[in-house]
Amino acid sequence: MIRWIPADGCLDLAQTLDCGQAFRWQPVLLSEKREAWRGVAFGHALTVWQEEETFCFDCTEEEFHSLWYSYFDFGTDYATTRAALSALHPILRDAAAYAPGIRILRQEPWEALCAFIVSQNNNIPRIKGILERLCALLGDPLIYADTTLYTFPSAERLRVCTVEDLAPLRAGFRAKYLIDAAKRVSSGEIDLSALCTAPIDEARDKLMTILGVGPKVADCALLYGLHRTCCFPLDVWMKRAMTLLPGVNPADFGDNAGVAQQYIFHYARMHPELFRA
DNA sequence: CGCCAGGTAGGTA
DNA sequence: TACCTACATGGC
Repeated sequence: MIRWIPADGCLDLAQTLDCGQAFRWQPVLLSEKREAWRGVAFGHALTVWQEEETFCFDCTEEEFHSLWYSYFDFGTDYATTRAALSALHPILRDAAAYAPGIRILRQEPWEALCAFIVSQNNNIPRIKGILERLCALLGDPLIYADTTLYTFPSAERLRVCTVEDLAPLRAGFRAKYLIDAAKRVSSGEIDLSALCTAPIDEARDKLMTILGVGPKVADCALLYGLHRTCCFPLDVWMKRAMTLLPGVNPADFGDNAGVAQQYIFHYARMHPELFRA
């Protein structure tokens, strides 16, 4: 177990792990008063919780530095990011103040792509359920603590499935989208790692050749899975938010577009009346 | 029950 | 280009 205090002092586990950017973290009760979050990424399970100002990661030091440090984006200074966004507009300042502990997770490209394919025209509780069933059905089991967790299934594993095979997911019309994505990625036709460095518009266009991937899903995959924070936030909440932010140009977000998106999305969920079209 | 969900595909004018 | 609607399922 390793203890860690983010250099920028910025981390709220609930805000970061349950703000609609990742769907596979779940709260667990370690003891009477100790609440933690448990999840799987890159084939590794983790339980993480907070004690005073310190965060406790239930993993080896090597695993923390080779995996979780990057996953939680500890190399980025979110205090500076939050200040820059707050200066743009009072509403953005309020949104940032509302969820100051959000960090943008550096998720697996393939998992993020699938997660946001599943997210389309869907609600967060059901998105979580579908992804959980997908992992239980096709992922590899990880015996961990007192439970069994599952890794996210590879594209190679998913590509051999039929829509009927995926019926237990109850993913509806999205099942065929997942299979198409799996075929395109596993065949090498779409090289996700190459899209990390390709020109952003080229990367987005490439992703949008996948059935069921439009501009929104593509941008979410770019942001959360490929860490392309320079992409324009197309999120529906952001579109509505821009009408509330006179004088703010989306370009003003710069590399902080992803953080702004999460601030506003989180804020909007709590204040929906402000964001009605 | 009805409305809606972090949209997109496929069709039409 | 700009709309329109079906889509599967279930949370609320």
